[in-house]
Formats: sequence, structure tokens, C-alpha cells
Amino acid sequence: MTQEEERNELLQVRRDKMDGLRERGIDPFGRKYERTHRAEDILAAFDDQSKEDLEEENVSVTIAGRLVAKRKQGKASFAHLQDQTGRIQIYVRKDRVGEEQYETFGTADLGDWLGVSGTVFKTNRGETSVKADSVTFLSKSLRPLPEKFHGLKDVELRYRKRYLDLIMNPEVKDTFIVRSRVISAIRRYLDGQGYLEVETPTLHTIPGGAAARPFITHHNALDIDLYMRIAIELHLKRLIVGGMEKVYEIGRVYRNEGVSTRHNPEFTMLELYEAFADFHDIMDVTENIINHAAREVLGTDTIQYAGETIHLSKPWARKSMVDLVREHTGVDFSRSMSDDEARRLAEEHGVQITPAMTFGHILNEFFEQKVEEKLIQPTFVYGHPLEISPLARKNADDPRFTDRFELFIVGREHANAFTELNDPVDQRERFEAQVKEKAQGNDEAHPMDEDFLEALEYGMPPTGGLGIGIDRLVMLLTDSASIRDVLLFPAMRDQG
RNA sequence: GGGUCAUUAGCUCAGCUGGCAGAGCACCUGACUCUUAAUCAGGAUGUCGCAGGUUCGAAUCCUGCAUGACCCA
Repeated sequence: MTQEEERNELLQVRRDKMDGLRERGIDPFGRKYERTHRAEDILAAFDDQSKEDLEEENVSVTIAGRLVAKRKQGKASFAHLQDQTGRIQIYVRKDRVGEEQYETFGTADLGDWLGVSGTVFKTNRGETSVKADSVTFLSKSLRPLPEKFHGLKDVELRYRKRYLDLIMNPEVKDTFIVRSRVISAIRRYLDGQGYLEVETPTLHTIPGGAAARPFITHHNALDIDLYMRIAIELHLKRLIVGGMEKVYEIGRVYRNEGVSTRHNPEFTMLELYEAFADFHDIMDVTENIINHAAREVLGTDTIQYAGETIHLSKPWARKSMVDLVREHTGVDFSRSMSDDEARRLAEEHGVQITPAMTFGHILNEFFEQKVEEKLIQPTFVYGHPLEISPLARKNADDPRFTDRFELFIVGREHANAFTELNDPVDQRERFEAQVKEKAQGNDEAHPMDEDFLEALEYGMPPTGGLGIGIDRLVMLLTDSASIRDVLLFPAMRDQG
């Protein structure tokens, strides 16, 4: 069976109309068109003018957009054109545009792109509209759009065919405009604070800087396996060694794990490193970045998320992990405790652990299982156990812990930061402990990285570092329930 | 990885205890020069996700698979 025969009636009708345009000398996929206004420009400029005043002014405009509604009534028609800024009504009369153009407009389908020149006027109902003097056919749509009233609801279709989602559901575009503005607001803020934006490799020979499984790829000419980066960290610290004192990168990282409402295999991280700073300074930096982004993009630092009011006004709560666990479970991990005792406490409190876990892992499990989800308002949680923090500096008073914090908002991690470990001897021991964990079956444990250790051996100044998940931040600022709602093209299986 | 639910026309959805596959929008034909989910008259539209099974008969019941959503790990 040929494709021609398989095509259903709806598709065939549009192909026939395309052929009809060509027969009448009109290119169905036209050319450059110079417009003077966007829909929003016209609505904003003339909305508060009276019908009579507008008539007197006789304002000429040229607009272009996708035909999204059409109401034909004989020798005159109303329709709506949609451009990036919104929809505007056009009024096309046969006695004004002429027989030929009215015919062209008459055969136009919903979805086609049209250009219209005319004058701005108000209808009897008060809608600011454009009365066409001429209609130019710009581009044919060979497929029907989703239903005009209900739009596109099927979430699978919305993600797979995001262009349809963007056409039919205007709030989707708003989300991605916020995303774009959040990222540029962060850039502007950091640039203004003297941080230097850099770019480092996304193809790594050793996948480090985080606890995650990497994607593996292959370089043919060099005949070596490479890993898609799981973090930016280790390269940025090499730059600190090199004397670039305040650097940041906003970029994609890749983690080979499941997809969920909070996880996509590729996502966007901000990482920032500042020489001579510690994790307390980085808490201030984190507050400032997020607070600034909210106020600049949304105009407020009080936001709504999933029905909760979240206060992003500074300062945010700063609590130690040990204190929070004590607060929520009564268990005091600050006193000295054997691994066996920690395991016994986990069992008593219904905290699930694996046999290989030691004191620090178990404290972390207490936190994740009993506390994390309760931290709705912004809270810096600091003092993470050594075992789960192989790149963070040890706490000076209690070496079981590190000078590290994570930021929690609406029960989710939004940032991870520490006073960086700059002692190459200690760093080597941490890597060795991680390699041991890997041998015991933790496939997210950090690999040995001799090249990074060598860099540290040249001397890294005391440094504070930060990672912020941009996607989760955008979710927070747009009240989005799923990471897929803030990714234009979320990862999907190749089907359909 | 486990559980629950979903998959029917281009889109949004009905379809009960198994008995001729439906509606609205969109589409086609006609009428209509201030409509706006335009209206009126008429018409056409299907791999019921895929593959098996039960049955005289399956969109409907059973099994497996695929894709997706949500919850859990």
C-alpha cells in the first residue's frame, strides 16, 4: 500500500488544498514577511481606546500568526491568529480584500500561518481586532491541530510532541519563559558579583564529583571509553588550583538512573566555586542567588508551591543534620556510637538500612527517611557524615562529620555545598574508602582520580563550592509537580 | 525493580452485567457581511495499543507484551 492510499481523509484534504494553492500561483510554504506588530503589542497599545477613537486614528498594522480559530459567515469572516505573544482577532471581508484573497483565506485551515495587513478596530463586543486590507498565505499546515476547546490533554503526547503542547496550552510557554529568565537572572547576578562563567568538558575519562552511575560512550579515534559527566565539580576545582578564584558553570549533567517526577537522565546544574570561602559563606551565596532569581523573575520572594506558601525571604533556617534527627526521632547521633549500636537504633525506629552501612550512612538514612520530607520552608541542613561526603572537608571539632550543607525546600534537595576538601592526603584516603565501598557493591561510590589528586597536590586554596539543580529550582518557581513540566523535551522511550 | 490506573475517530471523551462502535470539536457540502466554544441544514470519519486465550459471539472477560501516568523502593 502506498503512503498516498494510507493517508486518511483529513490529511488528504489538506494536501489537496496545498495543491490548490500552487495551482493559483501561491507558494504554500512562503517567504519572509515583515510584520510591524505582535498580537500583544496591539492589544497593549489600543485596548483602552474607544471604538470611535480607534476609527479616527486609522492605525495600520501588519501581523503574522497561526490560524487557531475561524468563524466564517458568508462574505465576511472572523478568525484568530496566534503568535508568540498571544492571540488577536482578525476580520476579513470579501469587499475589502478582494475575491482572490478571500478565496485563499476561505480555504485556509486551522494551523496554517497567515500574514495580515489592515487597520486596528474594535468590534461591537469591544474586542480589539485587525480589519484586513490584505491576507498573505505564509505556510500550510498538513495536519489537523488538537481540539480547540479542550486542547491537548494527553500527557504522553504533550511531552513527545511538545510543539503541539506549546501551540495549544499557553501556560506551558509561560513556564519555559520563566525557566529562561531564571537562568539569565542567575547569570547576571553571578557576573555582577565577579564570578567568571567557564565551560569544562562534558566527556570525562573518570566519572567523578558525585555519587551516580554514568552513561558510557566511546571515542573512536582515541579508542577509549568516555563517560558523560555526572557533575562539574572536579574540573572547576582544578580551575581554583589554577588561580581562577570565583568560577561557575551552568550546564547539563547526565546520570544513568531511573526517571521519575524529580529525575531526568540529563538535567541542568549550576556549580560555583569561590576561593578563600567556606560553607557558611556559600549559604549566603545560595540564599542570594535563589532569592534574587525569585524577585527578579516573579517580582516576589513569597511563592506558592503545591498549595503551600513558601517564604524565600532571607535569612533561611540553618540546622545541623544531627539536631534535626534528634528533633524528629529523639535519637542523638552527636554522642560517640558504634556501628552496631547505630544499626540497632535503625531497627528500633523502622529505618531501613543495608548490612554494609556504617554510622554515617545510618545517620543519613535517619535524615532521609524521617526528616527530609518535613522541611517545607527553606532550610540549610549542615554537618553531613564523612562516609557520604568524600569531597568535603572534615569538621574541625568532630571528624565524623564534614563542613557540608544541603538546602531543602518543599521536602526536596535544592542545593548541595561544602567547604571543599583541599588536603590531597585526606582526599586520597577518602577515594580509597570509596573504592572499598564500590568493591562491596555500592556502584555509586566515587572512583579513584589520580589526575585530580595531582592537581590538589599543587595546592588548592581553602574553597567553598556549591551545586544547585536548576530544574528543581524552576519547578519550585513555576509550581510544577514534575521535572518533565520544566524540560522542553523530557526523556521518553522511543515509541509512538 | 514493585503496586495501582490508563490506552476507543486528528483531538477531548462515553460505551453498564459480553450481543450492529458512539458524541462533541475538527473535517466535507450548502446558507449566512460584528462573530468569538459563531449559528443553521446535510454528510463522511475506526488496526477499540499489540499478541494470544475463553465464548455461538469480545472494545467489554482472562494471560502476556508495549507505552504512559501516579505511588512505593
